[in-house]
Amino acid sequence: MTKLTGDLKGKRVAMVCGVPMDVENCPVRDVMDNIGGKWNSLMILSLADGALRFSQLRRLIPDISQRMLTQTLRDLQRDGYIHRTVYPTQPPSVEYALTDLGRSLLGLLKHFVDWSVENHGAIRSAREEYDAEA
Amino acid sequence: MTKLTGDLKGKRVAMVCGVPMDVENCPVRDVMDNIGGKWNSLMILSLADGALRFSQLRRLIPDISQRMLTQTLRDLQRDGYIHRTVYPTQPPSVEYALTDLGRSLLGLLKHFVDWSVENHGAIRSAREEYDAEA
DNA sequence: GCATATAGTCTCTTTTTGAGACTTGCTCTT
DNA sequence: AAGAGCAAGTCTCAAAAAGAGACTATATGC
Repeated sequence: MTKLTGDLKGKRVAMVCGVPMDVENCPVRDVMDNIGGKWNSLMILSLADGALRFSQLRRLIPDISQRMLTQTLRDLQRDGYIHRTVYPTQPPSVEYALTDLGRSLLGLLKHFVDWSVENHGAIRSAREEYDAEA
Repeated sequence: MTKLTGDLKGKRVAMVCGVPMDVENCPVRDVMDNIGGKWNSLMILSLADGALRFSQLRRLIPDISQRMLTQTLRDLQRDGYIHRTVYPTQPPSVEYALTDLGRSLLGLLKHFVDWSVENHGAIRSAREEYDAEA
């Protein structure tokens, strides 16, 4: 199903599931680097039900620092997963909402959530077993 | 489809897609923390076609440091995604292979790979547009 | 007039990650 | 027989990322 080496721009390069794993030009890595961060996918899941403001997100995810909340939102906005709208109230309020791309990713993430819930037990046992040997 | 607050052990807690987001006891976070790392999912994808040895993995993923390769393999082993077998050759060779749990996760990751390839263009454009405004 | 709220930024400390030298015993080359 | 290379890591030090939390400015409620 997958070959381990392939040819990309004349360079011999590893293939994973049919996709070249070239360090510089790998879509999977490019995407993964941005949604694989500690908070990024959690943020997208948090916006699943509709737009939220900065402070609402902060309350929803109590253990994120303001610094990381800002940065995560910026990153997701840059990659087109969320949209930022400023309302000219006093003080101004800012709303974050998923874009179409973000909702598309959300679909994937939901499968991931289901999988996690289903397999959490197995993972915990594996971990205990491993730790017991040390 | 999802409520934003729920009740878990008497504590009011955020819900995401029907799953409590309680910081201490959240399966999704627990799983995500371990496969969301920089190298973890790449490692599982690399083992998709069969077992590989330490040095083979190092060559397959040229930009991982030995230190992180060791650590990533340990983490994945601890959580039960991969299995480590030592062959008593001289020098001993060590083989890493996916477990059933690992193969199950691989199924999810493949969807992720497909999604990445499909949407990579959109993400790149979003990024360019964002950067142009600065 | 005091506390609270808005959306952040700034600085400082701690944690993670990366680069790469080093280990030990064996085989292959010259 | 000397030197190089490989196996699977560990160890140390430097660089990058993340976390904690003080601080900004304006405005409203009490």
